[in-house]
Amino acid sequence: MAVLQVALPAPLRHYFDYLPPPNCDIDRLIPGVRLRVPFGSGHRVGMLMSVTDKTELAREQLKWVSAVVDDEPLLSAPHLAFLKWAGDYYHHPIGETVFACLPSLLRKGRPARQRREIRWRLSPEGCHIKPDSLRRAPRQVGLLEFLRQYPEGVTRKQLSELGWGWRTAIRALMDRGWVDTYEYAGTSQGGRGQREPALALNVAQEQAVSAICSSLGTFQPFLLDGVTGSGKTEVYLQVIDRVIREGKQALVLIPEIGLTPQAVDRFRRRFAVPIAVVHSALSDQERLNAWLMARDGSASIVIGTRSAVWTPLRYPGAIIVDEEHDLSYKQHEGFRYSARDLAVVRAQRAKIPVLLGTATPSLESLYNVDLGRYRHLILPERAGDAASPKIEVLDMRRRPMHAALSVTLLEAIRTNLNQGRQVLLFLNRRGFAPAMLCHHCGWVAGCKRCDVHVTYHKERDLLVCHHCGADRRPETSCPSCGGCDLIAVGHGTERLAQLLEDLFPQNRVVRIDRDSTRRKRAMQEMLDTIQSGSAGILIGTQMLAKGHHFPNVTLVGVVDADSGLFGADFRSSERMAQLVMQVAGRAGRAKRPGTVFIQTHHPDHHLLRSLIEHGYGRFAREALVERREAKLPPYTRLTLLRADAHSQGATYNFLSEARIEALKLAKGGIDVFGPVRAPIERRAGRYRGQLLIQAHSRNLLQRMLNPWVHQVENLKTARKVRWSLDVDPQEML
DNA sequence: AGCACGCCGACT
DNA sequence: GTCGGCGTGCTC
Repeated sequence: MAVLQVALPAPLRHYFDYLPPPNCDIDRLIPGVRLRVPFGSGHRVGMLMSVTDKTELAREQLKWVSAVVDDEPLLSAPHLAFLKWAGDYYHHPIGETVFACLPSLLRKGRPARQRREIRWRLSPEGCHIKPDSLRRAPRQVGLLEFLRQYPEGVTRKQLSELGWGWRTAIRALMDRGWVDTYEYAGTSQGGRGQREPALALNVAQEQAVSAICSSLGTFQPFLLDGVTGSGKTEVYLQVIDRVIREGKQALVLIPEIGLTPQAVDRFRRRFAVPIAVVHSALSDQERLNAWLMARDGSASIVIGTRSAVWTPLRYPGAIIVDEEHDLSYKQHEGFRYSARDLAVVRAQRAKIPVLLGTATPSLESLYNVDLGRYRHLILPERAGDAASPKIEVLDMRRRPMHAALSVTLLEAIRTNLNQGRQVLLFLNRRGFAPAMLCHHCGWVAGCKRCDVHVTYHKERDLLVCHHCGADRRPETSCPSCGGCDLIAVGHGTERLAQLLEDLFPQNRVVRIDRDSTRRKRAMQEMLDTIQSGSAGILIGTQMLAKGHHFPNVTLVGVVDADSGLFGADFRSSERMAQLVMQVAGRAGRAKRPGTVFIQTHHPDHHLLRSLIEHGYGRFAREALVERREAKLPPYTRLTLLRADAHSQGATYNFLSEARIEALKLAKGGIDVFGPVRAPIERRAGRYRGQLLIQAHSRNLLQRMLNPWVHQVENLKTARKVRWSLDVDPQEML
């Protein structure tokens, strides 16, 4: 008698057993087919994981499967095994793990078939219509403007997101012949047009490409270590070229902000093969189409962000992870997986090479090089290309300051502007001022639901909490003493922009942060403004540090490096170093190497010194020594049990009980720390705390976590909190 | 996660 | 007298 073990989309860490439907051909019940099953009071779509003949339950407790959804397995046995491995490693419920891999249409039980979608686009005549000829039909004008932004057309979903009655307007435009519909061919954009040729490689690139290509067909991770401009992308492209020629597929992962159309265009211009691009703007059907093209092997290249690591591949050939150090590869809520780490595991299981590229390797990856697990491929900067910028530390102690800027930096800005060059200032703090306080009694405006100060945003005249998003009009008088002298303290990007506009009124200032780029095309417009040279000063947060290159920038200022040196997280110095190198990489070109000024109150900090005097490699070596002495990753493995609840007591009780269970299981080589309050204890009205498990080895940790998670989920106190396990946490906050 | 069942406040 | 608040418990 067959028992079917089914993974269901629920936060439950086990399979559910079902009986095959009556009169069912047992040969169809292959793991990887979806099943519709009765569950609780309703029905759900689940994934058949395995077929056995025993169950822990009494036979009469089992229900019958209502329907077998797929004729053929949706997922191959190796891919199912990979998902199972990932669920076990991250201790995430198996059903949610399996369903994380499926596009939403498949999760709902829809057939695994490609469908071409109808799209609306401007007809050739429509492209030349002047909006003023339609003055009496504002909606039609709006639609024309909207469609003009999307040469590949827009979907029904995009139109309905406009939020107004688009049907009438589009019908009118179609009647005039300015808009037509067509069947969008999915994400496949291969085939036509002139292809760009491969570039000539220098010696280091040549060696890298041949090392990687000679390991095709075997598992081998490579750390491709090269600064911006050293030609990493060309190495990727030539490896991919080889993979495609062998009839295999390449999976390319890029960080969240790196997935710009420009980045993908480079692939499209180079290869006449179908490319599946997985990004957040896809419609459900497009996402399914891309997924199927990858699974069936008809897409030779699959490009996407973090979640693309789950895409099934019929003919896996190589995996590339660009900017492997980037934090966006780790999911920070729910299923907390690391796409970079999973890419390595996938490559190992598929026996293919995996290429981790970066100018600033994570300490984890460098450690793996030391252990001999990864091969280190170094691309030196090319002779004759951009000389590396000069980095200088500006000691802010006892120096004359003008607001957030030292006079030295201000003078450098003035000089550069006078020479017609651009200046980039980096400040990782948006808003006008990070605090609003009472000059009379010292009261500080805080968030009502979080333990943090709120940030003053002058443009919107709002106090905004950057942790929960709550905002409110600023108080007009002090709620504590009634005084009327409330002052904005400190500097955010908004204030810095205003300051520089006042100091250099003849120069245009462009500010790029989450607030100024909220509007859909704002980011691109601002980047265009910068490239055109009409703005002299660029101010930005993290957003500006990645992906873009500004050849006319000859001066970069890191306004405040101290938060990176003394952050609450043990990784903050690593992040600071990566960021400094990234911002430095934004500037200069051949004849005009840039200068980078780093403002700090701790110019003698040894990690900062080694970074500036000897470069990232030396910094990383010293940081690794510190990690080893402090018994921190990568020398040990961490897992964080996070919990939050409406009351502090509930959080603490749960974590304390979890600690007792952990101590019962913790043998030598495992330490349990906590419970401790999260650095920002109250967030969005919930009290957060955590328990840290530190282990000398992954095997030790894994053996302890399995029974522990089981104990933890059965604690009565667990029902009063929201909890999650973070295996290999990247941020401790 | 959903979704039921289960006991206590403001309304047709 | 009911509708409904979300606390507790279960789903093969």
